[in-house]
Amino acid sequence: MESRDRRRAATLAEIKAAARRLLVSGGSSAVGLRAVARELGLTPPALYRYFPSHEALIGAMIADLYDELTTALMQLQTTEEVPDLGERLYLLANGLRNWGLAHPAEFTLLFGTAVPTPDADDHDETPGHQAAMRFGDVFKELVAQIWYWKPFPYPPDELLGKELIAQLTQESEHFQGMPPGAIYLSLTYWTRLYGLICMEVFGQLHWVLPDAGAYFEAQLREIGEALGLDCPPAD
Amino acid sequence: MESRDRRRAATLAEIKAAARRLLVSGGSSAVGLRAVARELGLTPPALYRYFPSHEALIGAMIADLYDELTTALMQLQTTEEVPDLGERLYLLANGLRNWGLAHPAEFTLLFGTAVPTPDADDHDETPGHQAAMRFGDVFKELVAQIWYWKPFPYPPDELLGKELIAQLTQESEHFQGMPPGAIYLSLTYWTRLYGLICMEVFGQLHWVLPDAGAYFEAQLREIGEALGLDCPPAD
DNA sequence: CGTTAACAGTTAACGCTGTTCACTCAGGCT
DNA sequence: AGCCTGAGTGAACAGCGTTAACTGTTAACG
Repeated sequence: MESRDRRRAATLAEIKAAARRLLVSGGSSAVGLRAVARELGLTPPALYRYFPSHEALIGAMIADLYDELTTALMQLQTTEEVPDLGERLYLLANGLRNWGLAHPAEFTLLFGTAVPTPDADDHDETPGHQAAMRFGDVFKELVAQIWYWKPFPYPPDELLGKELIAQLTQESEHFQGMPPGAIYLSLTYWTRLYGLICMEVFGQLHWVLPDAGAYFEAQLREIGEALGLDCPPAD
Repeated sequence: MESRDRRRAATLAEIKAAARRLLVSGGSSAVGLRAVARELGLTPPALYRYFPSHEALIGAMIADLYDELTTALMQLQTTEEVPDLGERLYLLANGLRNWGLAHPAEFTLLFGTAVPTPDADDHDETPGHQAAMRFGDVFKELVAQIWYWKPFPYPPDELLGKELIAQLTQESEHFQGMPPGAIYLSLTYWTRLYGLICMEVFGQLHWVLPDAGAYFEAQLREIGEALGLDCPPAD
C-alpha cells in the first residue's frame, strides 16, 4: 500500500511532468491549469491541492528547469573525466548552448522573462530564485578553479573605475576571493556567453548568420585563449 | 468634416496607443483585446475592424516599437552634433540600454521573445521582421562608418575558421563590403552589447551586480578602445 | 437627389481560461 | 468503530479571444 505522502509526491511529479510536456509542445502559453488537469484526467480544481495558483505551478516548473540544467551541466563536467580546465569551460559553454537550442521553450521561460527585481528590501527567496543562484554558482565555481589553477591577466583597476572596483570587491567572497579585475573579466565572458546563446535561441542572430555554430565556436576559442587555456584550433 | 480614412487612421492610432499603455502598466499579458476595447470605450468585436486577430495587434505593436526605438536611436545620433564616431557608438549603446531600462515591458516584448525561425523557405516578411531589420541596420551602418573612417585591427582569418569566414563573406554586402574579420569583430561587440543589456533588463545581473551601470560603462570603454575610438575615461 | 453599398459598431453567444465554493468519498489514526 | 483529514468532483463566476447576425451612419454613384 502506498503511503499517502508517497502518492501525493507521485501526483505532484506527474503534474510537473505534464506541465513540462505541454511547455515543450506548445510553448509557455500552452501550459495552462486546465490543460495540465486534462492531461492527467483530473478536474481543474484538483490541482489546487498541489499548487495555490497557476503562477505557482509555473514557478515550480522554472525551479525544476534550473535544477535540471544545473545538474546536466555539472554532470557534463564530471562524468567524462576532464582534467583540462579549458575543456571544462568548453563543455560548460557548449552544454548550455546545446540545452538552449534543444529546449527553446524552456530556455525562453528561464532566460527570456524579466525576473522581478529583488526589491532590495528583502530578497524574496522563491524556489526559482534559489535555483537560479545554484545555476550561477556552476559558472562561478569553474571560473574560480581556472583562476586558482593558473591566474589569467586582467585589466588594470584604472580602466574599470573606482565605483566598479568597489562593487566587484564586494562580490569577491562569492568568487572565492578572486581580485576584482579577475571577477570583471569572468563576468565579461559570462555575459558574452549569455548574450550569444540568447541571441541564437531567440532567433535574433538568424538575420545575419543563418547558422551560428561556427561563430559560437570562434567566440569560445577567443574566450578560452584570453583565460590562458588551450582550446581546440579552428577547422 | 473628417474624411473616413482619417477617422479610421485616428482610431487605429488610438488602439495602438491604448495597447501600449496597457503594455507599460501591466506587461505583455495585460494587453488583451477586451482590455484595449475597454480602454477606448468600445466593444471587443469592434477591434476586428482594425486587426484580424489579437496576435496581429501585438505584431503591429512590435513593429511600431521597433520603429520607435530605431528612430529614437537615429535621432540621438543626429540631433546633437557628434563628429566623433566614438561618441556616436557611445550614444547608440547607451541609448539602447536606457531605452531598455526605461521601457522593460517593451524591451522584453521585442528581445525576450523567441522569434519564429524564418523557415528558410520563404522569408515571411511580417511588419515586425522588417522593422527589426531596420533596427539592425542602425548598428550595421555605424559600424561600417567606423570601419571606413579608420579601419580597426581584427583577428586573422586562421583564428575564425574557414566555415565562419565563408559565412561572414556572404554577409559582406550588408556591411558595405567590410572584410569578414572586421564583420566578425563588429558582430562580437553587437552580441556583447545585446547580452549585457538583456541581462540587465531581465534582472539576470542583479544577483552579482545590484547596479550594472559602472560595469556597462567599462564594457563600453573596452569595446570603443578595441575599435580604435577615444572614449571618456573611467570615473 | 435618392438609392445603394460599404463600413463602424453593437448585441449575443461559443468555448476557452484561472479560480472559488460546497460537496462527496475513501483512507488513516485514535 | 468513529472521526477526520484530504483528494477529488461539480457547479459556478468572471474574464478571455473570436464569430455571427444585426444596426445605424456615411460616402459614393446612377
